[in-house]
Formats: sequence, C-alpha cells, structure tokens
Amino acid sequence: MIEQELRNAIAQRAHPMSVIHPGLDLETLRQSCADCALHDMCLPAAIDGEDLARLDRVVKRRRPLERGDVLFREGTELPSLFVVRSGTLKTSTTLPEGDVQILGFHLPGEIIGLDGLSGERHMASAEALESATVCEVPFVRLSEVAASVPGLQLQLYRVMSREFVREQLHPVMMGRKQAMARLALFLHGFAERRRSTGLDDTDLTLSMSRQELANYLGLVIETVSRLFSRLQAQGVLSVDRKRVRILDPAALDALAKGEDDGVHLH
Amino acid sequence: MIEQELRNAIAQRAHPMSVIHPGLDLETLRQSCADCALHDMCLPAAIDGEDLARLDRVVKRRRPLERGDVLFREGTELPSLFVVRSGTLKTSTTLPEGDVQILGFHLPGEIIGLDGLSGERHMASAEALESATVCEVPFVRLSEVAASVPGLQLQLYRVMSREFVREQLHPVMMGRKQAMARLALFLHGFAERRRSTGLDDTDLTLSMSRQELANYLGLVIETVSRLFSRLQAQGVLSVDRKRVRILDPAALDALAKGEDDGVHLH
DNA sequence: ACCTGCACTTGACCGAGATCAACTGACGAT
DNA sequence: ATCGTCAGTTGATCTCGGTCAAGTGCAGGT
Repeated sequence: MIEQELRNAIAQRAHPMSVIHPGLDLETLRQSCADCALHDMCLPAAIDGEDLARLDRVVKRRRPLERGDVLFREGTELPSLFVVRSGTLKTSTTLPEGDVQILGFHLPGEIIGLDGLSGERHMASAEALESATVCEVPFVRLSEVAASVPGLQLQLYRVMSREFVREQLHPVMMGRKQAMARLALFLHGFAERRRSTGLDDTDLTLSMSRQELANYLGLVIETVSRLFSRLQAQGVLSVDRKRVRILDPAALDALAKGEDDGVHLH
Repeated sequence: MIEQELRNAIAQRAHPMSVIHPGLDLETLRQSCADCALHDMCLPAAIDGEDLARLDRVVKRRRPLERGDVLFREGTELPSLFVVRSGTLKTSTTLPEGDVQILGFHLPGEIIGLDGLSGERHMASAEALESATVCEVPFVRLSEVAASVPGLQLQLYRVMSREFVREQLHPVMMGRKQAMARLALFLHGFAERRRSTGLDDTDLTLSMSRQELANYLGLVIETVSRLFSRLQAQGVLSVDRKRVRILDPAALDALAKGEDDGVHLH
C-alpha cells in the first residue's frame, strides 16, 4: 500500500535523527503537496488537478527549524498557517497578568496559526522544541485561493472547526480533572496523535521540559515529577528523562478517565 | 446619534420585561440586517448594498425563545450560526465521561454555533436561560454567499478567530486561577460584554443558576456561594439572588488578576 | 395560611496539590 | 578530573477548595 509507505517515510523524517542529514530535508523542501505524506489530513484533502496546483503555488516550504527557533511571535502581522511536517513545536501566549501560558504542543500533520486568521495578527507565539520542518501558507493568499475552490473552502472550515473543538474541550477537561487524570490524558492523547500519523504510540519522546509540561497542564513541576514517579512505580510507564514508554495502555486510559489509580488513601 | 439610539433600543429588548409585549418581538422579526442594532459587530459589518441584501436573504429571524428552550442539541446535523439578539443563552457539551460541561454564556451580539462549522454537526447544545431572540444563519447557505462576497468572507474569518481566541483563553485562565479570581474574572468579563452592547455594566442580572455558574467556572456550588458572600461582605458587590450590583469595579479587577483580596491568612 | 420542594447559604472537616527546601544526577566549561 | 549549573526528584508542611451535612428562605400548590 503506497499510502503506508509514505507514512513510514514521514515517520522517518519526523525522527530527530533524520534532520542530521540535510540532504533529506532539501528533498523535503522540493516536495509538492501532491506527494506529501500528510496529504489526506492537511488542507489539500479532496482537492486535485489544477486546484491542487494553485494551492501548491501559495505554499512556502520553509527551511528546517532548530530547537528554540521562533516560527512566529505574538503580535506578528500578516499571519500564516503552518503545517508541522516533522518535529515538535509549542504555542504559547502571554496572559494579561504577564505570565506565559503554553497552549499546546504540535506534532507532524497538525496545523498551527489559526489564532491569526482574523487576518490581523497572531495571538500566540510558536517555537520549535526540537529540530522541525513546517510548511507555511500565508493566510491572505490562502483565502484568495479558497474563495474559488469550494473543496478547499470546506476543508479549511473543517480543519478550523476540528481545532476549534479540540482547543476548546481540552483545557476545560484539564481544569476539572485531578492532576493524575490530566497527565494520563495528555500522554494518552500524545500517543494517539502519534499513531494517527503512523508513528510508534508506545515509545514516546517528550521533547518539552517538565516545566513546559507542567505549565501546559496547569500544575507545578514538582507535581508532574511525582506523577511520573508514581506511574513508573505502578508499572504503567517506564520513564527515563524525556523518553517515556507506555507499558500498560489500558491502565493509562483508566487513569485518564479519572478512575481508580490503585492508591487508596482513606 | 442614531447609533446610540439603536443601542438603547436593543438594550430595552434585551431586558426580561420586554418580551412580555409580543408586539415588540414581531417588529424585531421583520427587521433586516441593515436596521439591526448589532450590525457593526455582526456578520454584515463592512458590507452594504446588494451584497447585504443577499446575506439578508439567507438569515432567518426566529421566533422568541423561552427559558429552557433548546436552540440546537449536540449531534444536530445541518448546523447553523446563531446571533443572539436579546436574552441570554448557554452552550454546553457532554464530556466523554458523561457529565455535562457548560462552555459559555452568550449575551446579545454574540455568535454561537461555530462549533458546527465543519458542516457536519454541532458539538455543543445551546439553550435559552431566559426569554431570548436569535437570528439563524444556515451554515451551508452562508458559505455560498461568503464565497462570492470577499468582505463577508473576511468578516466570517474575523468573527471565528475572535471566538476562537476568546474560547481558548478563557478556560485556560480558569484552570490556573484561584477560585476568587475565576469568579471575579467572569463578573468583569460579563460586565464588559454588557457595556460593549450599550447595556448597564454595573447592574447585572445573572440569568444562570449558581449550579450552572459553578459548572462553568469549574467549582462546586458551595464555593461560588461563599465567594459571593465574601464579595458582598468586602463591599465589592451587592448580591440579591440573581441580581448583582458591582459597587467597586477596581477591587473586582484586582481580584480578577489574582491579587490580594484583603483576607490575609498567614 | 401551611406544607413541600428546590435553590441557595453556612459550617465543619479533610485531602489533593502548592509551596518551601534539600538533594541528585547529567552535561558543559575550565 | 573537578566544578558549576540547571533540570529533575523527593520530602515536609500548609492551604484552598471539595465533601458532607445542616440550616434558610422564596415560590408554587392545595
């Protein structure tokens, strides 16, 4: 199955090791939307022929990012959408009180920059957590093309809606859940998102720091650390720095639902 | 200033008393987008002439809703956007674990139903908290018109983005803040949203129950009750059932920022 | 006027998670 | 190799908000 092969290809590209070979990335840069392994989850889904070529023309293939590189910063004008092709990025915003809130971590195949689609400016910043590659789609040019390609128009709405719902539900659930359920939910979702792009869903590399993860989950770093220790002690995970292996997915799911974690305190 | 007069008109319409006179609402039903007091914050902003007339043709003016009436339910197909013209509505969704989460309360001038813009089905339910009127815009027809009216297209993106950012930030802040800051933030935002449509921003009628408010804020009902009592004791609010008067807006803002609330415990 | 019911308030207690603080271990520079 | 730094872990204590329980007061029905 050719689609599966493409998925394997992107899986390799997404691996941190791959960016060591610049040749691979140059090849990526030349690639068109038609050949992209992410094709069916990205904007060009259900588009082909001349319409696809028109979309392809407004997509900029950007050069690889290194850890710490900023894709865009809050307040940036002329916003663009970005599609993560490999690596991991984080988006964050500055709350009115001045402290930074991490809004999400973004894996290959995911779209970031929707916060700027009012056409004015980005409300969030995006930064690479490791070596990464992205496609850029300037929003004004995208909406021009979309206006005359109904399929793209629809897919754009669909993608926006998908993100809209995801971004809306996640923090709400986070706010109500116990600390353990939040972490389990995050790990579960992380694994699932990897699986959906054909990556290994049991052997995870958390490219964000404990601090960043804690911030995202609305917890303090000490709590996150304790939770990882507990999950390892219970045999649910094996944790070594950023490398996390899921040993008991069923137990993780149960914890994510806020069920019994085997530690009774009363 | 004619615009101010229109704002006063909508202010009266939004008042619970007004719906007792059906004549007023029938008049509302006949109104076109061009005459609407909400014109400049709604979809037709920056559109006029023939384009506005085309938009007007796809807008259904719905009959008044009573408390408890459901505008749409999760899973509904053929989703529409709705603009609140008077009254208050709530949107809610059912979390995977089965319990209901209130996503927001919606005042005149606000748009709900964006969760369904993938064109498939609504992810949330919307229900009137008191007598209310809304305009309905079937999403498929809106996107047809938008495709050929660049100004509407842009405004649609802008509105979606506005909601996107608002819905994204609020729950995140809620998840991190102390209980008092959450309530203060809610009251502050509520007052501000009323002011933006020309309504009184110190004399609030919270049409949702304590239970609904607690659910929205991620707190239990007892905590919300205690917070109201404390705010009244501190002279920040005067609270009488659903009627809340803001006596000290500055203190409320300070509390919303998570600052000292005058009660030292150490 | 008197129940009855429901929304809300108030109080007593307790536990999950924050805070403060000390410790460990990986990694880079000298 | 040794030090310094910084990320992460672990422990002790405190506190905010949840839980459980009792009390209050408005509203609708007979």
